[in-house]
Amino acid sequence: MTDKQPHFAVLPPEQPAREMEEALLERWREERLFEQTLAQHADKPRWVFLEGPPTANGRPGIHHVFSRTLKDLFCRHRSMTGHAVSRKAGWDTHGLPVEIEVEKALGISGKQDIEKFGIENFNARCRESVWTYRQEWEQISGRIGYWLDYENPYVTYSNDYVESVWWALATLYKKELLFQGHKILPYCPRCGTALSSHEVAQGYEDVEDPSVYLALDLADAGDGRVKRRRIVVWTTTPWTLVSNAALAVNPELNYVEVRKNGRDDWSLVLAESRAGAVLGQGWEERWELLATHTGRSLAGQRYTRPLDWAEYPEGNNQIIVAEEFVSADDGSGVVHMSPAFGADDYAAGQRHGLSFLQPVNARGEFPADMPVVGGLFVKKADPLIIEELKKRDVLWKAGTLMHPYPHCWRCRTPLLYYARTSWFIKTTAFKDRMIAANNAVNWNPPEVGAGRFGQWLENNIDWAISRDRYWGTPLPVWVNDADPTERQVVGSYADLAAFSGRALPADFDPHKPYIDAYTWPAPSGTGTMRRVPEVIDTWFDSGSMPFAQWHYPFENAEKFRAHYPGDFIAEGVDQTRGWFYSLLAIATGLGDALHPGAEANATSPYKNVVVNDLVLDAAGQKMSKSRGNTVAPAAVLERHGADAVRLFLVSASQIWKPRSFDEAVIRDTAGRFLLTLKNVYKFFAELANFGWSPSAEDPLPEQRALLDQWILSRLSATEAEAHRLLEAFDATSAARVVMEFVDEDLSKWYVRLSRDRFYDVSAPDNRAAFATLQECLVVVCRLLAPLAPFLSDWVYRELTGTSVHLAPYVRATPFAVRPELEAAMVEIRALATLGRAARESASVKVRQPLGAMICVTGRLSAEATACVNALAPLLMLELNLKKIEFATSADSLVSLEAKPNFRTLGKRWGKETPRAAAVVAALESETLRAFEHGTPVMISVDGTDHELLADEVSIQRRASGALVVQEDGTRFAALDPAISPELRREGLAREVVSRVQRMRKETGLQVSDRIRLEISGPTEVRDAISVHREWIAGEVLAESLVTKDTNQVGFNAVAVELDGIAAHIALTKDC
RNA sequence: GGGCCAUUAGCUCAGGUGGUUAGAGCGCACGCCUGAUAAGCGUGAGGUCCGAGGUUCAACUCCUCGAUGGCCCA
Repeated sequence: MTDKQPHFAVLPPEQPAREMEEALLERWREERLFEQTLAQHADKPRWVFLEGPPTANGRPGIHHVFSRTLKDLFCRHRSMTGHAVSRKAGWDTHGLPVEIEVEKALGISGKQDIEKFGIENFNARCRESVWTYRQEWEQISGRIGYWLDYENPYVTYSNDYVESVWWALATLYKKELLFQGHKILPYCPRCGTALSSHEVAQGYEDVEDPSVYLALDLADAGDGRVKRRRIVVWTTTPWTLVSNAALAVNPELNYVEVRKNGRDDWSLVLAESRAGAVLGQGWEERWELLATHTGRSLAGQRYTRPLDWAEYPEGNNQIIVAEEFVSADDGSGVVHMSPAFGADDYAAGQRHGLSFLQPVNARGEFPADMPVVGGLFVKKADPLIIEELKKRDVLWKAGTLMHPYPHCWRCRTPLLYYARTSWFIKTTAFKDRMIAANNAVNWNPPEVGAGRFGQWLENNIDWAISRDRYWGTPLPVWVNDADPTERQVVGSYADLAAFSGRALPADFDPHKPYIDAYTWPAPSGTGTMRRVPEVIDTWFDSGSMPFAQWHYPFENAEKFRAHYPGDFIAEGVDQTRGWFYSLLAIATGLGDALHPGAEANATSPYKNVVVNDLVLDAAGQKMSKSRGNTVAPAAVLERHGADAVRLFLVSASQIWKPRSFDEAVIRDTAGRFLLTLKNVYKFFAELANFGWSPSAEDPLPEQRALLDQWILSRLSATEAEAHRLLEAFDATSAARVVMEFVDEDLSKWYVRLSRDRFYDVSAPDNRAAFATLQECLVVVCRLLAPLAPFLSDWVYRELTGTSVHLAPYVRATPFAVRPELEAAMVEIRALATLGRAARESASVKVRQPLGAMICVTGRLSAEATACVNALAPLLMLELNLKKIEFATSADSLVSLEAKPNFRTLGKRWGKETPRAAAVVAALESETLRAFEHGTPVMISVDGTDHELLADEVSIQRRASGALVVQEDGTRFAALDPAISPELRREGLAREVVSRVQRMRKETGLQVSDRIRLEISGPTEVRDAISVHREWIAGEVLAESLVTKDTNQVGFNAVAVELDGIAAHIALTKDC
């Protein structure tokens, strides 16, 4: 023994993980550990992580914990592998979400209310509101151990950030990529602004809309067979009929003209393929075909519009036009054109010079003086319009239709497609470069990049970036109020000062309304330059973060260049069209201005992307506030600890698959694993505290037991594999590899088989065991550090005295992997399984020693076979056997069987494979024995003889004889179940020891306490004890051991049953 | 309507380039161990691999069509 104090602390088993983690967080703060890791690698190669800024005015959810875990773990891994990993926090602070929060808080709604409240006050509120949840975000992020530089975050509303964004916009303007256009855009009438396509993508909802068929009169009377000719028109937006300018048909489609049987009052024209759907099943019975027309022939015909409340301005109207986009999938094959309210309609209007009617104001209401629907919100006007159509006898039929319709992603108002003036980035001009850049990005998983995102880029449309709102980066475009074609785009605050002719004040604020006070005489001489009223899409802000976070190009040019392009981003799949896109679009648009050579050789602002899928609830349902199945991260972290939650999220399934979030599963998987690790460490620590610590006396690995070398080999293999997987961004597999090593190899096999080697601390073999287990734990902690940063650090500190987060991920000189040894152990473990099964089927418990087992392994190299022989004692111990024999083919109890190898046979025999296989399978044991020794064997398939090739067959050994046999295809174990009197005595002796040990424990004795024993029992028991007296006494630390006859039961003796035999044991402490 | 992903044991998931006993963990049943003990370990029972066709000597694996669920888009 030693006079050293115990030096490996142990976690109290009842302590919740939370307590250990929180104490550790406090310690990290005190040590400034994160800063230490940054300093440690400051001069190493850079690995740039770009943090997608969360909006700080929504609460963090469990899915945020998921993506933040991923961000953190890859950053930690790259840091541990010797990279300078910069991690700047950021906050997305502008935009509609913020405005809506403030509107809610103020109890107001809509732009009129905001203007009444005052833009100055409103924006001041927005600026504050942004920080509402900041504390919660930092708290959750900190709690899960997400290391980010929160002390120097980028904030998108800061003056520096806005100036960089202005620079980007001015640069795009110079490249003629920023323009004002008039296009049909999805528009939120409540928020009063247009939305970009990626915002629309967030808000599809299933709604019930009217489905209305009209029958409009055609001007051409035709051949006079009917009095009225009418054309059937379909729409789901009756309110747009007020601004109807034309009808469109598909030039390639066939249209039929029909009348009710025998009636000459009117006819209907509609697409042939839609007749059944519109007129009803069996329409041919009830309707008479008058004529067929092609779409092309209908073009140019005139009709009468359904509603005449709005005056047509100049242009063509009430005419049928031919357009390819008209589909015959639904409706009547005739669609109504309202150029102000649909993208296709608008384009058709341009092509055909149609009248442009826009009788709806910015709030989505008809003018107050309009008949019937005056002043109404358009969607509310639908029923009145349908009523009016009926009155005017132009309604054919009206119903409803469930379909997905876009809604404002923030306020849920149905969007209207409006022709509006807006500012655009001409992304279509550099679409090809975006696609090329994207092709070079390493997407994980690949199909999101190639499929989802690639497809999106293919269908790219210009990015509408202006917003008619208040809290955002102001669009830095000044226009001459006397001549709108005269424009200046301000790319810096210096420009602004120069143009306006006045120095900017110290408290300069580039936001509305202050910025709009900056006006100046137009350079051309007449008029005043005034800023356009819009602010920009907040996605443009976040997409600018690679340079704007450094206030590039105004300062930090070096820093920016060192951090561009980014190596790594990770976000949820919902960001595909959000941040992933805005980053790419802005960087590609800026091209060489951002990154020299970017235009010639398209580069993405990020090289590697990890996309994670959704977190679903325990039942696999999407989490949403309306379903009420969201999970509050703080409570979950409280219950399970951050390590378990992180490990669960990463390892439960591949991160790019949706995962169900089930707390019971956290406990059963990640929680159980961490418990196993804790237990292994505890086993080590408690026993090492008897006096082992690492020293030069520990045998070198090569001199340690083969079992030690085996686990060290497995450790090295696991280390290399985990590292490789993390390099490849496969966190799930990495986590599983490490977890499996700890559970299967270290805990279930190494520790279990080595237990008694730890019961002393001084002999070389004991020292070897301690040194080996210590090494395993140390390395496991490192491998686990990115995944479960708390427990790994706690244990590592106990083992080494330093933080795991300052350690390298992989060792410089790991123990060499020994595949032959590992292969041998696979055999040993398989044989152990077979041996246990054999015991079970022979109904002999492990405590009862047995004589011998004869086994055969799978085919092994000579070196591996030698290892198997060397490892055989482990098998004897594990199975409590006196002898293990490895049978060879020559043994009489072994017969050989041929198992055809279909893979190789198939190549040679093709169709004849089954027959060849049958011939091979039928080969006799003797033949195979000869074959193994090199004698050629001929097999006869379809009459001819062919020589059997070695790799066409695998030869298996089977036992014959009276042994208990278990086999698994390539190996077998044959157990001799006979229990000789000698074995029986030994079994009983072990029974006694086991029983006494339990009693010692029940009596509360210390491990080292000495005892006196009195055992009464029949002759059989007394015999067994007398033969094994020494051994028993040694095992249970008995100073005296007296045996007595069955009827001489001592005072305070306990009745026991020893393998079915009644006996009494009296145990007293020896004082 | 289109794209992508999934569907394997009661549950959660593994199953390169097709090869003949489809695996693991949890749960369940039975048992072991009792000096890792608020632990540890073993054995076993559970599967027409979503369905239908096809290609092939051979399909969980490849192809086609469909079903169901999820995400995304029109």
